[in-house]
Amino acid sequence: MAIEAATELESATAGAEHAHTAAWIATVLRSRIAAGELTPGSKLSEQSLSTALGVSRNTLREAFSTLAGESVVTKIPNRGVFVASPGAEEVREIYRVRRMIEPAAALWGEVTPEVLENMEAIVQRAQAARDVGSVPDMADANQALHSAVVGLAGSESLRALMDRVLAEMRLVFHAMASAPDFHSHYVDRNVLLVERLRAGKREEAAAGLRDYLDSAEAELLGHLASEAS
Amino acid sequence: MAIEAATELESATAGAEHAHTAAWIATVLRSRIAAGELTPGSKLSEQSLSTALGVSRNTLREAFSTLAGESVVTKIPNRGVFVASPGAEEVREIYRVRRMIEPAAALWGEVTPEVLENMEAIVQRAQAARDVGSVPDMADANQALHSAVVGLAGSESLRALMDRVLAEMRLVFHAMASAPDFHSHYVDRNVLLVERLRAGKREEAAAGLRDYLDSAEAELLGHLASEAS
DNA sequence: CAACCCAAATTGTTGAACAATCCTGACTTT
DNA sequence: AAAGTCAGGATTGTTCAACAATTTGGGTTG
Repeated sequence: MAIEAATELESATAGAEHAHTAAWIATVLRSRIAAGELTPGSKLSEQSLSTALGVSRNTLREAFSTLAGESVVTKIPNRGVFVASPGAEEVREIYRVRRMIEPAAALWGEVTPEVLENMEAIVQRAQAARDVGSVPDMADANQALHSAVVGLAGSESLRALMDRVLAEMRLVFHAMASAPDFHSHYVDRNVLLVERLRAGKREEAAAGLRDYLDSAEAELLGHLASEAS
Repeated sequence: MAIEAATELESATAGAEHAHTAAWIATVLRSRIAAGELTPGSKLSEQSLSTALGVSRNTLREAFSTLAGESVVTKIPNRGVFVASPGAEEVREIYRVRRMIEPAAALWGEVTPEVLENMEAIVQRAQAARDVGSVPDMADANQALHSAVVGLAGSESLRALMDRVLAEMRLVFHAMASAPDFHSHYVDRNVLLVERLRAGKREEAAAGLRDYLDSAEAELLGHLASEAS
């Protein structure tokens, strides 16, 4: 049975290149965690996973090393690796980062017409998602917008950091038993943000962003606190 | 002969804990690269290194995975891993990052008296190093100050990013044939920066920092351009 | 019911093996 | 002599099997 599952999983991911197994496995696990198939806190056994993915334990371990570096996964010596399970402190850290780099990018980044177009398309997508009531689409659009904001900085490293942070945010939501309507009230603020950027009101945009992030953090922490685990 | 070298190197690093070999090896390589013992661009052969460090090739590979994630090392498929060798583009990226997070931390970070004390001690160290003419000490103090600036943000992730960036800066200097007097003219600017922070003039501090970083980047790029490799 | 201890499972690490890929240097060809 | 090519040797990529060290889960005992 383990074997059948193995070939099944393997063929499910086939079609893409043999792009050097360890890296490949890392991307597979990354997306599977992001999709919520592997829930926060769950253990990733070397034996099960290596047979399930059809790779050797050594190769899997290599993938674990890179994922641990991205803190997608937490490695506890002699205990194993677990899907990262961010709590209140991690949420605070997430917002410490966002409260620095997002306003900084809004203030000092390079705002080009193309990026503005893109942002406007994104907020429209968010509005459409809200109208339809699709929470996942709204969350996606929201994250896409903030990713685009950081993109103003033009820095690959900051982009990567922001992506990591947003991935951790997704884990926070995955870890929550009841997903509240966290995104809908922020859609309008995002519209306002883009308008300010378009108008060249950088400082207002940055200040609004900081305010936005404070609210979002407070709300998220409130939800976390009310979920006694 | 390979064996003797192995035991020699191993005993050189002994005394510290056997703290899970792969991670341990990663730190050894990290510091050896930071110290300039392993020069940028040089190849890290799996066979040589594994025997030299007294670990198996598999374990070494695990360490490589984490170091590649930190971009301390560059992995080229089927070719091997090399000590990262940052060029002009990487320098630009470094300053893109610094130009965002340092002024942001200066503007919005939490400036406590203790941190100010620490910063003042650091600039004094820099001044002393300049008087004595010790370039390494000056470089260290300089980096320590800017690390402390980012520390104002109170974010572990940003700290980590800044540390990575500063490590990459060291690699840039290690890669340069002739090390110019890059630091001495910036000592005074750092003094001014700390004074502004002490005086609570956040915006001036941030603006000054951005200016500082522009100058430093330009100078560094100039040096790089004049070194035809 | 707490403390202990043993056996089973899991991680940590190694060594050897083999396929796939690359590099080198000699050999051809023009 | 310059350029192309082609074996073969070296290196990386990956797997497998094994063993030590550690954790885990019971079961026994006081």
